[in-house]
Amino acid sequence: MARNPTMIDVATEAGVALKTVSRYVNGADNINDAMAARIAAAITKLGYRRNLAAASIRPGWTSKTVGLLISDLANPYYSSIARGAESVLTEAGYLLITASSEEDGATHDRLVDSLFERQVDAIIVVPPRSPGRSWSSVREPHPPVVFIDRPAALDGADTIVADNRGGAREAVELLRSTHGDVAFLGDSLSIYTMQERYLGYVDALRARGEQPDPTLANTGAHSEEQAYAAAIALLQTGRAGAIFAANNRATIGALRAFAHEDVRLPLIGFDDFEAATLVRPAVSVVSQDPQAMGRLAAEVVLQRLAREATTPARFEVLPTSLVLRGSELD
Amino acid sequence: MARNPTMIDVATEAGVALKTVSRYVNGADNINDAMAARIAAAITKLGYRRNLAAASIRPGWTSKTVGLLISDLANPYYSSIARGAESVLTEAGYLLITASSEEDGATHDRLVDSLFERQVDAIIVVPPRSPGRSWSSVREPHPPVVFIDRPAALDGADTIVADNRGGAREAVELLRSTHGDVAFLGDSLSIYTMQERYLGYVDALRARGEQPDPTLANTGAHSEEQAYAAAIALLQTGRAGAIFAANNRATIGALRAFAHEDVRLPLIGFDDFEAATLVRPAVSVVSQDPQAMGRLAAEVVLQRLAREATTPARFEVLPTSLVLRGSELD
DNA sequence: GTGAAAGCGCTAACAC
DNA sequence: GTGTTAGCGCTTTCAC
Repeated sequence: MARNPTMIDVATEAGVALKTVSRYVNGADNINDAMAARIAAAITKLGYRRNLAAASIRPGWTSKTVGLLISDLANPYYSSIARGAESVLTEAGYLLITASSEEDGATHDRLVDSLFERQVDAIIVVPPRSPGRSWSSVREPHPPVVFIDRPAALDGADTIVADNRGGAREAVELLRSTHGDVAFLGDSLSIYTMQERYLGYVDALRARGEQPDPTLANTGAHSEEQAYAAAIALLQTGRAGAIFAANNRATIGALRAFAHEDVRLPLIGFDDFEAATLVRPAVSVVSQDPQAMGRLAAEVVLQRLAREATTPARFEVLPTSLVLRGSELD
Repeated sequence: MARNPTMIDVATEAGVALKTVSRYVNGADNINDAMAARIAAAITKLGYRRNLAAASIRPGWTSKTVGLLISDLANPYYSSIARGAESVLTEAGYLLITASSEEDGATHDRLVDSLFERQVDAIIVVPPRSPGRSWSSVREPHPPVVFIDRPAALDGADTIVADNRGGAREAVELLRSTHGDVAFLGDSLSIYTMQERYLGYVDALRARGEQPDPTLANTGAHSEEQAYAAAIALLQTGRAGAIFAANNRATIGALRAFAHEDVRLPLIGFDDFEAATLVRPAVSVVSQDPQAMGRLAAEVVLQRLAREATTPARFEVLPTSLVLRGSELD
């Protein structure tokens, strides 16, 4: 296997000095036209490809690469975030290294180190559910970190989250104002987004001067199966007049329970999903825009990279939207 | 912003030679225990992080990075491929750079160059629908390339595809043997996978000694809307006894048409989707396993990287499975 | 406008 | 077992 041609080879071939080739490749304008043409020809002839890794070890130069650490790339929510970030970054000449932490702190920490070793210019991070080492223990200086989807336990960090609380509140307000008591069906409150959504649920009730009824809140729906069972139980008590399903699994579990029991309650779910428009009645949801979150995170990264690093941290809460399709009615 | 500590700093701090630190960092075993401890202490104290970019410019060393070029990371099919590849690669100490070509040849070519410049050790590629430069025009040597989802116009290349043809044939055979004429609803046959699925459809009919009826094949369903319209038209002619929907969009279009016309035909779709088990009757599909494809592609990459490069190319066709849920019946 | 020489952070000979 | 030296491919002073 022949060696890759280097700048020296190009310079020799073109009969110019190494530095002139470097200038040419970097788009400098002060180059003699004839030389430029000779260099261009040599590059094509040799099939020269620049070694960006070698360039990036020089002080002031960077890898033009950004890391993205999410829970699971196969999850459409996170892959949409990735896509959003990717589109903004490639536009700016950066490439995206993606990695999945599977919500595990140790895996997460290992991947962070791996990313840093590869000299990424910045990383965008979904803090894992089971936390690893604290961020403050990571030696400065390190590339800028932008948190997404959930805030990290770190002051003054750039953070992009969705308005989980506001979205939930809006949905529950609507359900409560037109129906009886609203049940909360979701996962553990130790999960940040779930807790926010629960707080929104409480907000909506409090705003009407009501207290949440603990027996109407089920936070044990860790799987679709558990959500289904919880929904069945809920239907059988007959105590709820409507259901707020705090994530996709809960929504689908509730739908299955409706089908099984052959009854249904007014329902709004959190997070949109493909099947929502296919079932009858179509499912109303609180919808967030993960791709926009990814794009914004990438923009914050670029801004950090451009500015001299000490602009104040941005904490952005992206609005959600209530998409009404019919399931919120009787 | 202070400079990052280098190996020299660690060596100075630990009072040993640079090379000893290098050995330690690379896990060499011939190091005095006391020195190892001093080095370890210095590393922690300084918060030293190794610069892999600098290491990788040495001959024989690599970036431990693989590129993945797909159509669109936000598409669950491709993000599953990415996840599969990622899981195998991180296991082996590699990181994955993902990029979306959006099916555009020029974008694709630009990203390939970008990846090569960053010295990726290999790339996994979904050839874009609108082709760019030919692969044979890319100067050798270059990192190994593994094609996935569709074959490239390049002889002797490692390739991983699903058994589109066989899966389609199996589905159509089942439909045809229990119902009347089977209609084909899909996208343009200029798309590789679509063509394969159509060939499978034809295979199934030919095997029974029948000729495909051109008026029963619709290959203009480029969008869900078009699939819907085509399905409506199909239902109104009353000529089809069953429908084979050759991708998700076609399947969903058909389902909407059923709902709108309040009739339904036996149906099998190609590719599984979230909503398939939620509608009634649940939708039967030919299912492929994109994550397994991604994993296999990554394994082929690792094998190429390990072997001396001249093992014969692998052309792997992954089986599909027919998942029967009820929609294939009357 | 162009070139020679130095050095980025690291690893591989090759001594000691 | 450990240190010294050279050099990977590139960019950057600083002369010319």
